[in-house]
Amino acid sequence: MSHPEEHLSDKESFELEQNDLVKRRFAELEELKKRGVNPYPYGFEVTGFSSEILESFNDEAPSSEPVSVAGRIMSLRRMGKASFCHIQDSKGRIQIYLKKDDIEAASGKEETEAGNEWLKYDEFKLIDIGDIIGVVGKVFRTKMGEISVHASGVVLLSKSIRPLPIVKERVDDHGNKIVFDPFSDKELRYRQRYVDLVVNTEVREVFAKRANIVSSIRRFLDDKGYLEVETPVLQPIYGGAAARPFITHHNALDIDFYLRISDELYLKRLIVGGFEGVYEIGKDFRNEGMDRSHNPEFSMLELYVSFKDYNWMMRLVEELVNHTCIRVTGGSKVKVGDKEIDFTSPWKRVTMLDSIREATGEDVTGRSEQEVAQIARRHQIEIDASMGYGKIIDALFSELVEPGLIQPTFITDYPVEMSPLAKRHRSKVGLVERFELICNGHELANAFSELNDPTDQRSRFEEQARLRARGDEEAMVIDDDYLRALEYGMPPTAGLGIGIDRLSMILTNQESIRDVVFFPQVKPEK
RNA sequence: GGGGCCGUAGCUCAGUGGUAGAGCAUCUGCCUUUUAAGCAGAGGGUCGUUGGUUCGAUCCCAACCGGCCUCACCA
Repeated sequence: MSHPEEHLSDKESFELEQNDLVKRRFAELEELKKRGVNPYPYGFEVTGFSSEILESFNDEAPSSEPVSVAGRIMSLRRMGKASFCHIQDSKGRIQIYLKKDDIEAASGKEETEAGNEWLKYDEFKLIDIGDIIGVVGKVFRTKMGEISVHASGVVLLSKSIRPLPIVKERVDDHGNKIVFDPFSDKELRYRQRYVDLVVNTEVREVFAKRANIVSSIRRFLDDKGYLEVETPVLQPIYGGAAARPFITHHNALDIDFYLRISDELYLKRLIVGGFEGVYEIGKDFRNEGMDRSHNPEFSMLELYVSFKDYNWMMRLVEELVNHTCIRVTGGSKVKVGDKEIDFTSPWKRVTMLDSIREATGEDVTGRSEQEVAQIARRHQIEIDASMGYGKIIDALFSELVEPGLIQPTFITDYPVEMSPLAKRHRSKVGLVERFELICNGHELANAFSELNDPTDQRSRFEEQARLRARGDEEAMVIDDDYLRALEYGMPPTAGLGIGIDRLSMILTNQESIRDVVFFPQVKPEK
């Protein structure tokens, strides 16, 4: 005979052994088995969700047709020979009323089609909050006015042996929901997201919205005829962004690989290959600090379209983001904290150097590296020897300008030094055709007219190599195969990257990336 | 990595230099339309870990492990 605890590690079984609440539940589990109840059967025929039952109930003409629902028991009130409980399914909660005489009448009957045995009332006494049950019965309204299912039969679908946090709610006279003892410990919520999702159901709504965001984007791009593709996560040379990578090792080849920091260089190889619009939605990995807007792995959309430039791409981004916002929230305006962000196009456009002048009064146009370094110091921005002109401008911008940009704003025309993959500006010397979309003080998107001149690209990479030699760990490394691809000829191309997590944060009004990622990175337990 | 705050029962939290308490949950009894169900009773904790100070530490000190906030770095 196998005992459930045998399948657990020593540590887990020790932990469980220590907890008498768990011991008690194991005892109940054994008791149920002894009485011939299978605590882990194979299925249950469900006819509807809790929310549908509540919506379709008619007091004038209550249906005599029984419904069949299944869910997790979230509250339980036993009253001698009758009990009330609330079960929670994926759409909400509904109250179940069980009367001894009624369910005993069912327990003599045949099993359900899925082989479930109907519980007797004293078997139901071995059921706990957290267990998953199936219920058949007619819908009615109780004396206290709550639409409920009057059970004619109950089956156990899964026995829970670990106690769930108990959260109670009450609606006060003003209709406000008061929550007692919320499950609020962030560490526990992230480490045991499954519990968070069971207990804090509004969390499920955030993730449902996130899924909706991704599918809306995908549909939008598919409808435009762009091809969704997949490119390597394991890369021998990383590139496409300024960041430090994770390193991993391939045993058979006995070489190190990098987890991609961006999809860019592979997607542009596909443009060289003749696809005229490709996109990828996937994970990137950057080996840097973690905070409320940075997770080591995060989701990116990258899109490349032939024969287009960054001006075209700005219009596409306006359309894409506004479309997504409307699909997910029902309108173009969204509340974020105490602010309201309006995605109605067109959005403000300002060049990077103008934005610095507007915010600081400093004109950095045409200045030397030494001069901008001096300006930066004057504004209490730390400068070190590894920083070139581009990095200093970037520091000025992200310190002094970016945090103040709440409404969606395109910052355009970046210094060539900080954009080694972007095409030189058609009319402005020393700049490239690039824009970032800033929203709520954070970068949401980054795009440019892609550099397709292989000679210029080679010299840009060489400049990056010089920065790297100066100590800039984030400078790009030379990718000879990418240069070879460009040498075959890449059409003029517009490229875009959008941070899916950050877009999700804005559209779901969450202030931490951890609240839009199911399993955010946390240090391992013990 | 720096600074601040935090870690006490399954959950949410009080608390004290003399080895701990509440509410909910759990268990026993009563209760066949309750709803933060109720009434009566009961059990449950090496107070994050390891050292130190002390006659004595959960409390004071240090280090460590985790977490949150913040700064730095970045997306």
